[in-house]
Amino acid sequence: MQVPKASDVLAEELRERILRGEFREGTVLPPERELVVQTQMSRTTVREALRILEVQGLIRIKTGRSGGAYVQVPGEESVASSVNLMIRGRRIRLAALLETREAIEPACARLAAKYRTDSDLVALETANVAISVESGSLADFLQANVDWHVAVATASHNELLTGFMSALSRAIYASTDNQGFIDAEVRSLTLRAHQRITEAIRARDADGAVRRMSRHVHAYAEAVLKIDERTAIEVPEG
Amino acid sequence: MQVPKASDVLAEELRERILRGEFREGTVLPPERELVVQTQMSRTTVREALRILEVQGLIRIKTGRSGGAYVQVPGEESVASSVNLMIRGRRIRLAALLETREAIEPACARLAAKYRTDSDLVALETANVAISVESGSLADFLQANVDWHVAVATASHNELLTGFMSALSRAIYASTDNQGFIDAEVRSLTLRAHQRITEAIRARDADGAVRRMSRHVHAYAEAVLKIDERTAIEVPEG
DNA sequence: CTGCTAAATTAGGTACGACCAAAAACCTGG
DNA sequence: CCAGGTTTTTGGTCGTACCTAATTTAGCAG
Repeated sequence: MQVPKASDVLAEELRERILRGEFREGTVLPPERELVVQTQMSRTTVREALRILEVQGLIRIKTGRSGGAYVQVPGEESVASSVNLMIRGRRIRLAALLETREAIEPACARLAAKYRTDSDLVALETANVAISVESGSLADFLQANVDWHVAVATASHNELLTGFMSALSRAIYASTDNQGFIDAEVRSLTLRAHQRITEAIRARDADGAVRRMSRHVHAYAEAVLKIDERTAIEVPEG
Repeated sequence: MQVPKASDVLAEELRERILRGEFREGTVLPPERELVVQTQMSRTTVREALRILEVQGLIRIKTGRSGGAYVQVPGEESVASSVNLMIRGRRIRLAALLETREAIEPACARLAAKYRTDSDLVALETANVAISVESGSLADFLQANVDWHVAVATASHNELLTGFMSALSRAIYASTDNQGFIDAEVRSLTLRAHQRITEAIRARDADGAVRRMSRHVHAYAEAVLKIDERTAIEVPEG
């Protein structure tokens, strides 16, 4: 007997209707009790279906009067969270994260050089200014670093790459935090590299942007892994 | 008053315990009724929490005796499904999908050439054989095509790239299906290109693999977009 | 008329309790 | 020892009642 779960069926139907555009972004689905009379299902089942859609990022549920299930479109956060779960669950090594970034980010730089707008440049420069603040804490530096890398991805105007890169950057941030990875020299080298890449993107120099970005992320990866190895030896069961 | 939802709290706690390794993959969480007495929450709440974890790919729920919430680790399917939701929800254009593949897949080819095993090669060749079957339908061809591309990603031995690429390949498959994209010439060109790339990967020729893959996906993208444009003009409101 | 507070209203959140359905384990007749 | 039905465990669904949040609206003071 093949009996798919009622809540899954409802969730699937609502999902299709949302993706089909029947409910536009920002509109609210009918209230739970209304869905109950429409679907002849129990409120428990209806609620489970809504929960599924919420976790998938298709709706956002608000309580109170004029609350309800607000339709939204799954975006970067959704992809980022599943990527993060995979990274944590599979215990993906820092080396693999850096390798992935080496694989993807040069391509982001190429597209950024191709499609950047003036406001993209502003975002890049703002992030660079934040990095150059020498008095900032390590966390500040890393955050500004993430912001810059995400800004590059954003400048590519490719939503898929942007979502993936922001997840990746945050994961790398989390892994390189709370360890003695970054010293003053790394910070100044990073700043210089970012500036040179930003220049290439500004000049719409696609090949230059790729080359400089490749070198930058490769050098960063090598530096981090060297330190990672050392600390791994020093603290075998950290 | 800041009252986070009870089910979210439970879900978060269980999620952390799973990711922390407290429950190993394949083990089962306590039954719902047991969690009820442990947490002092209602069964409704407990079930909602489990549903959340299920959607996030952290558990798989089976019914019946010796059923329950089996712990698993979120993998490619999880990432792929959220990427697909984003693609459908944001109505990402075929051009952007192809652009993304052009950005990522050459890097996959490089890593594949670097890390491939013999069994990876077998998978690649098996997919190529499936492609070469001339009598196959369009769906068969496209499926075999997807299999080959996924096999390249798998050979990179980078789980993140693999997950992302398989989602991307399937989305491109879905977009190029049911349209007159592929003719006999494209099929034979594709087969030749795949064989040449496979050879480079076999020879561990990283640069060659990158170059050939770049050319292949670029040519494919150009061909598809040319046809896409034409059909878009012919059928303005398809 | 203005502005603030309090009640009414609408929606989601939680709790029980009962019962259904699936699947493994168990038992019993052959 | 085996086949087939029965028991038991565990998730799935239902219905009702009640709590909580948030907005709206009504009422009251100034």
